[in-house]
Amino acid sequence: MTAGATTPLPDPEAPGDARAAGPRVVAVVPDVSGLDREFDYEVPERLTRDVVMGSIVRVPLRNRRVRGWVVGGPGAPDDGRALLPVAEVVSSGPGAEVVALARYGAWRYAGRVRALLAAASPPRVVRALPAPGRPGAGAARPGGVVDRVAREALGHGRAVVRLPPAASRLEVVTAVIDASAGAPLTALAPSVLVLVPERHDAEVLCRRLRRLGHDVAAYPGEWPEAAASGRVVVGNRAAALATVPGLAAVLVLDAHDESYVEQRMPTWSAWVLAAERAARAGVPCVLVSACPTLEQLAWGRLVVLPRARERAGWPPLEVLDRREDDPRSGLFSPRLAPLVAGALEARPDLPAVCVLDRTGRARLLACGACGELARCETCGAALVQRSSPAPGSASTLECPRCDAVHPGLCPACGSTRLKLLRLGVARVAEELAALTGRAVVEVSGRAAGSRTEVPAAGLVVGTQAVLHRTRAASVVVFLDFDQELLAPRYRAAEQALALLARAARVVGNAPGLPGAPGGRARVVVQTRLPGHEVVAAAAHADPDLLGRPEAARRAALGLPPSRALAALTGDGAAALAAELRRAGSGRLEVGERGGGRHLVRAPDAAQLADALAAARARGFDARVEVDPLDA
DNA sequence: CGGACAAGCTGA
DNA sequence: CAGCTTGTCCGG
Repeated sequence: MTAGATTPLPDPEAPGDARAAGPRVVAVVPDVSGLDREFDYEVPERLTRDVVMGSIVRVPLRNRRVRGWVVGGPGAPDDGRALLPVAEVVSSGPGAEVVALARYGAWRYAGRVRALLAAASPPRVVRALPAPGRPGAGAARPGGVVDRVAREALGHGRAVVRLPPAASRLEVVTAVIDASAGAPLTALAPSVLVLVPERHDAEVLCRRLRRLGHDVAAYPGEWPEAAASGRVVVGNRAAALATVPGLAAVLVLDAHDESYVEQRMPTWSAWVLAAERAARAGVPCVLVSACPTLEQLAWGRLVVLPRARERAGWPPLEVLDRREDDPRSGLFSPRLAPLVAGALEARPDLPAVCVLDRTGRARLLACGACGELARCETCGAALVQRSSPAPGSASTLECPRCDAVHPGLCPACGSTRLKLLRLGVARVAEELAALTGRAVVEVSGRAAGSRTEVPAAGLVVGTQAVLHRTRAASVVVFLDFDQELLAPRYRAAEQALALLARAARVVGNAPGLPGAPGGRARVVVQTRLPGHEVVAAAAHADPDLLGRPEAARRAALGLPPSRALAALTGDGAAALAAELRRAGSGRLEVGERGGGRHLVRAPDAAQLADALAAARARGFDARVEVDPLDA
């Protein structure tokens, strides 16, 4: 096997090592969930050439053979016990830099290395690597203002380029590739790592870069090509852990996107790891986002486009102020129906999209006869109605907490007359159809396997998932934007602005000029908070209008980025919280939230990670979510 | 995680 | 006490 990353392991015979010359010993992390340890193995003579840092090997462990990763030289000093031999080298694995990065990630996010090593490993067995490529073999660059800004960002080393939704991200990518191509950092052909949030983004970017003549490796599918160096490596979250020798620059597009955060444990963030690896490699890391998070602004130098360019990159935002509306007008302002009808008429070739982040038909129901709320008889939670009853059949209510199914009757008096108090997308689709006299297609996140296709035209209603499945639209309407603005999460405002940026991208993709008669693509919000900073930021195309006051608030409340946060859940949460309170000696603040959830605050990420590592070493075990998105 | 082994329960 | 379940421990 000829692996690209042939970093030698620590030599047991090197001077300074007391161990006598003998068979080589390596530490292996077995690919066994629930087991977070390293074990030493002897390397048989026939494998010495192939066993390198990160190699995926097969080793004996308790009467079985398991896969594992070589993560270094011997761990504990030899206690005289005979070591078992490595049985086989299965595949090339993450290079030494990535093994180190995985270790950092496990520490930073208080999790197991195994999870990160697994994310860094090739999807299929890799026995040999292809020849290096030439990433800079591109076409002439445009040399516009975006290009200039990207180069300025590269010069800062760690920078955040604030690029409005409609601006060309491709231009940033080519500028970075171009600037990195000549950088003679190593003997290896230089590589550029580009992260994008979604699978589809990666496919599109790969295609465009290939058309421009670049050598591209689509990660993780083309893991061997990425590991061969000299390519533009394009991938999603896991690409932060791509084995990329000769790394010359790292670029993270739409860096605010939450799909960069792993939802399973450990909850590592791809931009954080990407930034860390760039720093370790001594190469620049550039984040690109229409609405960078405060953590990102605290991390790197902000680079912005000239005001007029940023202004032009956000579509018009129309605010439907609902403060004066009759509360009984429900979810639809009187101005909404004509607005949607107008958009559909002006652009019959495009969908008009309405967003409401409540699944099902109704999230809260009350009895029309006795007025009681419909609650679960078992657990007391509010019952929800998932879908409309089929004609002629009775509806059912479901308990979202205990999954019990109830008949569609008032649990208190048995009446069948139920009023829908908090509507979900299913009911809104029905009402919009009645209101506009048009067919309405409902799109929601995971409608039990059946993935509804978003139609290319017509009226569409969905949860925010619809924004990820629609390429272009004449208009995007947020029916209840206050729900986003007032969500009980400390990041709610940032998340709401990110939604507007997402919507802006969708309407910005509408073919034809935004100024076309009557068909001006735009984003619409219905709100009782028309003066909210998020609304102002999007309306004026100036994320600072949110960022400045939000940063001050976070600092005052001791929330990220001014402090580091972790959420503890699960069986051992209370015990771990108590231990942290005891060991924290004033530096840690531990509080309890509802539902057995504990929050830990530390002055910074490193102190948080150290405290969690110390507690974990003493045997405390709980689900630990570092940098939680929903706290 | 998953196998090994021990302790605990049951029925004849 | 065989035969089974349940729980705890440990892996080089």
